[in-house]
Formats: sequence, C-alpha cells, structure tokens
Amino acid sequence: MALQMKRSWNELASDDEADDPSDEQETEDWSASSAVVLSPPSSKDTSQPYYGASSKCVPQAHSNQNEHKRTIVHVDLDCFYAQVEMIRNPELRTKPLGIQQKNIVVTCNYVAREYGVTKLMYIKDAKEKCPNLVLVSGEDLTHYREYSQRVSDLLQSEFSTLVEKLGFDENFVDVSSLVEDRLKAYQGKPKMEVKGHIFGSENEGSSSQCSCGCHQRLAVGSQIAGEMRERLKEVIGLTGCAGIAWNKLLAKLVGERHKPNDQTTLFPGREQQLMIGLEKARRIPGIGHSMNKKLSTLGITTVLELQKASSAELEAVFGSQITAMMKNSSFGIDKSPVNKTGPPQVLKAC
DNA sequence: AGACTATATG
DNA sequence: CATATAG
Ligand SMILES: Nc1ccn([C@H]2C[C@H](O)[C@@H](COP(=O)(O)OP(=O)(O)OP(=O)(O)O)O2)c(=O)n1
Ligand SMILES: [Mn+2]
Ligand SMILES: [Mn+2]
Repeated sequence: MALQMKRSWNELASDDEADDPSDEQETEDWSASSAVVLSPPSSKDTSQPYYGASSKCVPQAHSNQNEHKRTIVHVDLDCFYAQVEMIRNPELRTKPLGIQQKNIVVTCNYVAREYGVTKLMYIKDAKEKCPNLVLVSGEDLTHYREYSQRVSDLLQSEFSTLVEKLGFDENFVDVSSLVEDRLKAYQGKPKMEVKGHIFGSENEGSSSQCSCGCHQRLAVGSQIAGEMRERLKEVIGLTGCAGIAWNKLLAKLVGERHKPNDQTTLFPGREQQLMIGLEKARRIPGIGHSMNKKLSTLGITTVLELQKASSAELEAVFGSQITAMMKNSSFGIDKSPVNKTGPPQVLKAC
C-alpha cells in the first residue's frame, strides 16, 4: 500500500534505486536514434493508456482519420503551494521560499530553486543549499484546495465544460469544440500564429503535413492556452505552464518543456522525438515504481526498448490490457477522453 | 524523515 | 479492503 508512496521518500533518502521520473533536464538525443522509427501498435485495440483508466470507453472503429482530431490543453501551475503563499503575503515574492510539511520542503518558489533547493527536499538539505530560505508551513491545505477549485472553475466556465483535474495544480481541458468554432469564424485566414514555443522546432526534421487540419487546430489551441494563462493570472493571480497536443499524454509531457510560466505546442510528426527524448520509460505517466521494476526484470528501461519489446513477453507479466496501454503510451498514443471531474469522493468515512 | 491528499481498479 | 499511480 504505502509501498508506493514510500518510494518518493526513499528517493529523498536515496536508499532506493534511482528511479526518479522527474523531468527538469532536457535530454535531446533524438538524432542518435532517428534512423529507426518503429511502427506504433495497430490501433484497433480497445485498451486505454494510463489516462484512460477511468473511462468506460468502448472500442471505436477507425482511427487514422481521428488520430489528431482533438485539441487538448494541459495546465500545470508553477510551484503551486508557494505561489498561493506569495499571493497571501506578497513580501515573500522576492525571497527564497520553501513550503514546509514536517521535515520536508514540499515545494519552493523559483527564487529558492536558483539556490538548488528542490521539491521534496529535506529541510536540513534545503537550508544547506540556501541558508536564507524562508519557510512557511504548508500543513493546512484548505487555501490550496480553494485556489485549486477556483482554477478548475475558471477553465470550466470560460473555455470548456470538459475539464479534468489531476492533483491540486493540474487540469486537462478538451478545447476541441471551441477550436472548431473559432476556425469557422476565422474562415479564410491563411496562417494561424502559434502562441509560445513549438516543440522540436529548433531541430532538423519535419512536423508532418497531415491533411486533417490538425496543424491549424493546434495553433488555435495554443492561442486558447495563452488566453487561459492570461485569465488565470488576471483573475486569480496564478501563473502556470501549458502543453498543447492532440491527447492528454502528449499535452502533459510537452508542457513541461518550458517552465515556468510558459507554454509549448506539439505538432504531429514530433511525438516520437518527445517520447524517445524522455529516455527512461519510468517517465511515462502511468508507469510507476512497480511496473518499472517489472520492466527492468525484462531488461527494459528506456522508452525505445519498450517500443521494441515483444508484446508476448510483456503480456506474460502485465496482461494484455496493461501491455497495450504501455505500448501505446511509449509511442505517444492515448485515446482516453478528458473526463469531467466530479465532486470529491468521500472515502474512509465511518 | 508526509498517521500528505486524491483517484482508479481488482 | 489492498495496491498502484499521481500531485
Ligand atoms: N509528492 C508530492 C507532490 C506534490 N505535492 C504538492 C506540492 C506542490 O506545490 C503541488 C503541485 O505539485 P507539482 O509537482 O506540480 O509541483 P509544483 O507546482 O510545486 O512545482 P512546478 O512549478 O515544478 O510545477 O502538489 C505534494 O504535496 N507531495
Ligand atoms: Mn503538477
Ligand atoms: Mn505545478
């Protein structure tokens, strides 16, 4: 049970194998492996990648036609707890700030990060890195919960009813219908300007010329993401990052590429570069400590190895559904819908 | 070294 | 309920 959670702490104590999925560094060793591009699994499987865990979705026929049909924005707020405390006390903005729970800095602002303070760091280590670190208790979650709800509510009321929360500081928003509306309205505009960064644009290679109109849709999606971030800042006072892509998996992964307070759009043809650039399969959302360990047993540690792995061998360990999920995810395929987040579940009571 | 918090699944 | 994943 708590086995899984323990992992993070063990990582901190560094008595566990290095299994950290956390992002931060930008590995970009695409050229090395670009010679071989593996084919993704056939798309008639019904299993859903990780983010589809909650969907009781039924198999859909076809897919190449609809592969890039949706426009999904993923929003992740910057150093969330720290930002909330800086709103509550603006004097903290210019100081290195850590949010303390028991003996750990659960997160810290970007001033503190310049000193080498990281998320989930022991107080002792953080004070070593930054003796002037200001600590604020983050044991009372009510303010964070409240700001979290305001963020989801704003996105839901101004952009799309299809909003799914992930933790306190992330939301997936399916803006496909808003995008369609805007494309109809702007009818003949020859060029759609992309807001923010474009993943992989400084490299060689192509964002494939897909004829389905996805390029225009994603460009509009990037503009909408810019508006979301603008509204979150002016209405609530929070900054954050956005990723724009045609599914949840890729939107989440691409948004991390430029932090903080920025946004990145992925265009079709670049998803292999994004996925393989993760290097470690552990960094694929949905592959946690347990699955990673089992994968290691099979000699699989990288995304590329997972792509190449024999499905039969994987199925012997994970079963066919999980195997299909992992394989799809490794290729950046994720058909899971954005599920509206309902009222919080109340479990454990009585 | 968080009696973290939340959700999904079998 | 236990397990897994996530923030
Ligand atoms: N194991 C964890 C992970 C996260 N959090 C809390 C503290 C964070 O403020 C918030 C959001 O998590 P993120 O991973 O998005 O981290 P931040 O938003 O703090 O930083 P970043 O700017 O890197 O997104 O959730 C936590 O309490 N325990
Ligand atoms: Mn987050
Ligand atoms: Mn965040």
